[in-house]
Amino acid sequence: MYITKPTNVEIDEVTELFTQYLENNGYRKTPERYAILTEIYERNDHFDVEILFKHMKTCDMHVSKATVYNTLDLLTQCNLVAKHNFDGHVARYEKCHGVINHDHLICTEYGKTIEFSDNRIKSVTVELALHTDMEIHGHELIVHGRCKDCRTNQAHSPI
Amino acid sequence: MYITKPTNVEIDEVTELFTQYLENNGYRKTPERYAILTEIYERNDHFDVEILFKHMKTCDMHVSKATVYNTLDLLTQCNLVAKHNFDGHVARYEKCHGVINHDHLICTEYGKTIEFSDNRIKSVTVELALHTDMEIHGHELIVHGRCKDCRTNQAHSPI
DNA sequence: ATAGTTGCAAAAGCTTTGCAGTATG
DNA sequence: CATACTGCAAAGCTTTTGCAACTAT
Repeated sequence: MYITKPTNVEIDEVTELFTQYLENNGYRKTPERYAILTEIYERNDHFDVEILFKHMKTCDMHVSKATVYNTLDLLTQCNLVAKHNFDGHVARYEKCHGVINHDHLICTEYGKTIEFSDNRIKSVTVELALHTDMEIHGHELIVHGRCKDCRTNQAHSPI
Repeated sequence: MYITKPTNVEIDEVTELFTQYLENNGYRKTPERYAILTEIYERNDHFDVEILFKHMKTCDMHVSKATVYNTLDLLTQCNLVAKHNFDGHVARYEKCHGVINHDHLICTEYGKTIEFSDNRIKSVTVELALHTDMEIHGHELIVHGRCKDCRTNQAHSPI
């Protein structure tokens, strides 16, 4: 079991991958799509649509919310972005190219998120495939907790 | 790792527990609340509000959707019902009194759900508490897959 | 030129809220 | 008899959809 950190990836690398995905599937290479990709890869958090949409407003490139949803779908499909449902309320997203498989420990109170990786989770899913008629595609482990800062009422911000 | 099954619990037992919870917290013992509790404990599936609401319509006791939500909250608070976010779309619920801690393997295509239990998951969360400043409250592991019936296009129904 | 995309607004779907009427303690 | 609860409808929120205008190819 070890704690993992967001990795910095070259924008050029993911841009190239996105371009290939768009070309291979007959999608258009619009400036809006690249602007969103760039913004996402400059972030290190688990953002939702609203956060991303507001940040895009401050960029030189104006992007509508419909386009944000559309582009997030494309990026999710080509594995450049991962979508999560931490609380069943809003969907959260994170960049995921070149990122090690990880799960999330979330402070219920303030949303602080810690990423971790543990081989035992994968082992469980492999074993599950043996015991059932299911073909396993993936998993999502969400651990809920309360961070020290919340317990002591200190000022802090989510990661 | 082993597959778990829903257990049959005596209605009288959970009714008594619910009564105690209501009394201890100054809530009223309304027939609607007991009708919902009974309906839930007669089921063995992972239902959503809509399913439960429709079933209540067929009972002699009419219950509004607001009351369904209200009662599910109460039942969740006193640990007679567990709430899940399998797909980030609708909340799913299941009875959980006397039920062993378990996680879910879900067929993405049709919703078929298999319950399983594995001590390794708990071990991971315990270890997490040691490596971080978090106090762990619980976890939810959702494994996604595709069942054999889906792969062979056979008629089948979710559990 | 022609179709995929964007932006805006409206619609959809789940959940919560407000309020008048009702029933519990 | 006081007030918590129910039912209904309206409102809130996130996400999806429809359509005219636009633009990548």
